[in-house]
Amino acid sequence: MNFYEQVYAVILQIPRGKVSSYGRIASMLGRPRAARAVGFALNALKDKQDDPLHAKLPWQRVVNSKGRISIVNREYGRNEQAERLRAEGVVVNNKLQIDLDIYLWEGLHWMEIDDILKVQKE
DNA sequence: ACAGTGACAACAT
DNA sequence: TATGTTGCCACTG
Repeated sequence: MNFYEQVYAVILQIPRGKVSSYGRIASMLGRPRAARAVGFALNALKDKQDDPLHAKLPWQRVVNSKGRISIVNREYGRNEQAERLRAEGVVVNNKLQIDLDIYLWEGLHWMEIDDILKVQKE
């Protein structure tokens, strides 16, 4: 199981209506400085439109450390991410910013991470 | 083996 | 606020 798959496994745990950040996800996986790699993992996903994971993964729930949408316009853009979030009740203001005091997901502890990665392995 | 590439983050202007 | 700089790191060819 490579790092990307671990990233996807964590993102699948983010509850509807909550968000997390690239850096926090990296930290959960024991790599507090691998934020860029997390972004890269999501970027790689856009090349796999056919992969069922692409449809299943709530990629819209990952924003930057300031609570702002980082994605630039590509296949889908900032607006699509904002719309997807609003559709699940997250307030995104006109600056594409989200109030982390309200919507930030607490995340998982290392023991829970351990379980998730174990399940994925099977 | 190695250099290039980002949907980052923290800090300095 | 808004840019710019620097450090980062997994993956790729």
